[in-house]
Amino acid sequence: MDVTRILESLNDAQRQAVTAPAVPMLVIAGAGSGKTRVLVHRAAWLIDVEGLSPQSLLAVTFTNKAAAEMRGRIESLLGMPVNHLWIGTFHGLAHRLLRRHWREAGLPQNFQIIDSDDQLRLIKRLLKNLEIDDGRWVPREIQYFINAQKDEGLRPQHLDDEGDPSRRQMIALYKSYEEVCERGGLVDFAELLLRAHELWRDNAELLHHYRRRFRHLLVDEFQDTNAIQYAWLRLLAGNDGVPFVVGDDDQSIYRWRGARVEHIHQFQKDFPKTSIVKLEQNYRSTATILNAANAVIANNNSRMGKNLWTDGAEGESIKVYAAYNERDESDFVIGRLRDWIDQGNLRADAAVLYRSNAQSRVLEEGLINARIPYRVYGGLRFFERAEIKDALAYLRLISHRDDDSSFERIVNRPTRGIGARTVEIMRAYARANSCPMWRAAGAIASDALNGRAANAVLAFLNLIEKMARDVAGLDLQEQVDHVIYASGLVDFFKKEKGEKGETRVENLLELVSAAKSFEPDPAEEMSKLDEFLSHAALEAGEGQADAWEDCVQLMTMHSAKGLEFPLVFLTGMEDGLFPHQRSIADPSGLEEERRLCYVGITRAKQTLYVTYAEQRRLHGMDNFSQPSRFISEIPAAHIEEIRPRVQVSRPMRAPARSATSALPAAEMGVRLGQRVRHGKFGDGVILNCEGQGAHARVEVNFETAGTKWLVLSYANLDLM
DNA sequence: TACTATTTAATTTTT
DNA sequence: TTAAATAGTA
Repeated sequence: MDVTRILESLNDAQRQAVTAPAVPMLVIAGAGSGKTRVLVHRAAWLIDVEGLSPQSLLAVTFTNKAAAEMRGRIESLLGMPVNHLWIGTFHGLAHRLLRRHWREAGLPQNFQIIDSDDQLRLIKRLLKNLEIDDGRWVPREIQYFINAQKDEGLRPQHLDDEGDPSRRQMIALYKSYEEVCERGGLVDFAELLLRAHELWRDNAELLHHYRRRFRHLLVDEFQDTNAIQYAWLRLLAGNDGVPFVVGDDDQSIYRWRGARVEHIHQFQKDFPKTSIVKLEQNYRSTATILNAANAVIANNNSRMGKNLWTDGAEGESIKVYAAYNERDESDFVIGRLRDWIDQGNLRADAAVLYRSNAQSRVLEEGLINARIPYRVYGGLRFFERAEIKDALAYLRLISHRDDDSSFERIVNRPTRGIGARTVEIMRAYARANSCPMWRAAGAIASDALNGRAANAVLAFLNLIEKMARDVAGLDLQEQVDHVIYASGLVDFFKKEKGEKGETRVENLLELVSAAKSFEPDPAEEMSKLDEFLSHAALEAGEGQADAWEDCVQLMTMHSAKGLEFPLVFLTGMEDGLFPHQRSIADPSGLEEERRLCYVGITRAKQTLYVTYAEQRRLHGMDNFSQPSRFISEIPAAHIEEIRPRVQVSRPMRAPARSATSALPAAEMGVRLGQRVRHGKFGDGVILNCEGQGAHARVEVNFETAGTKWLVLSYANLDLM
């Protein structure tokens, strides 16, 4: 029993949480306050000091990465492997339960998991089948609706159309979608959680078993739980369970996908004996950065309340750069990156963050020009690539003939003469006889089709059957290897011209090696192939398989959550971009944006740059914008303006429209992008100017009144 | 069936 | 601007 080892590196608050008695615990852990550390040490404490078996712990995270990290850290702290400790994502654990109890859950033994891309395709197909106009009923919106209901734990029969015909249609589509999934043995992400919840809810014995087994529940990123996840935890905890949840209400940035911070309050109601510990000491950032973050987040109303502090140095001030436009902004960032690298720092220690992905473009161009290696986070993941999904679809069809989703994906890929018309006939048959496409194909090939189409379909059916026979008994990586060639996929992509096809073939080969290094869980009863397929759906893999290279990190502020960097740039800090236009009107939306800003600021360890552009090209149009309101929420004392906003009346490179028009407006201190106020029209931004002296006119874009041309000498504009 | 023109819309993302 | 989806053409 090595208590010191577990406790020595902890501060008082952390230690209090780690050594807490067996009561429900709510740990409010600020950014950089050692949240994961507390979870890891708590697990070690329970096992090593309280003497609990690892089997009686359940640890839940949101990402596979977090789960893997937690397991690794627990093992290294304890100095032994903890194989029987259940650590995983909500989805991973739900999946495990459903595999184990598929019968009770009402699923076929070899049910398949579909990802959101599969889900969307399935919905599109469904609309076609039902002959519903996908212009009026947008597949994405239907997908969103279905997932939102499932996230709330609601089945179609729980929903009331409220007399709204469009809602009634949505509910009907939800119902049809469920039927299709049911028939094909398909389970989407939200369904995993919903089923797992219903499994326990409706099986007293099972629930009892798991309640007895898992008395201690450790939950990471608790503020991100959605309704069904919370309900699942609540159910498992019952009255005697001891949930230990860690989260930060100020870092809740996923409301739009169902996360509810309110669960932090709900938790205290559901578990009245809860003790609360706040972790406010920060080990990551300088005092300046923390003060800035505290000041910004203080503008939010609905908070638990928390103030980060450090006993470290004050650090350098936050640099704010007002760029002329997005190019200038990018040049500035790259200049600072150059300095950073020239001073011998690691490129990977620098991160450029932005609100939306599209903003990476300009930065990337600049970085390429400057020959600075960089890496953009958040592209397609390995298992999401089209060619990989094609290959997986073959494997899935081999394992599960009823999987229509896979069937449709590959029936004519590579092209084998089964065109849209033929597929249409199959669909009609399948629908009329409510049978899977596979059966429909067989039935139709023997009568309804003409010779050529029938042959093509028969050839496809035989191909799959033959592959299934050939692959039986082979080892997993041999199966994958066989399938990528026998399916014709490799040849198909080889023919694709350019580098693209080459990469795709490489990816297919990479899939074989992924299969080779795949280690199945010995406790699972599935076939290795089925387990691999589940793994592929549940863990999409890294974005880039790139080897370790020292690269500047580019990513959205969302994907930066949980990471830290010595040098951070927050770019595009303009009202309309960040906070984003679509969140600006709604107070709760604005608060979420502000939390995102808080997340962004607290990523920085030493140096933080904040940049914005006065003019930015958006959707091909030049827009003028004002600095993000969040910048003005940072106390001036912590800010150093890098380039005081000099009076530049025109862009250097954009030539003046005419020799006579450039000057006069500037004479009056008016310049493009200048904010002005008009007695009647209110506030606006100068877009354009022309004429001289008494005739000088400016075009102003007013926030409420729209765009107007005004004669300067009459308009009586106030500069702001 | 594959390629090309036209239209349309444009946060954030993990499982 | 541009990427993706759709419609139209060879």
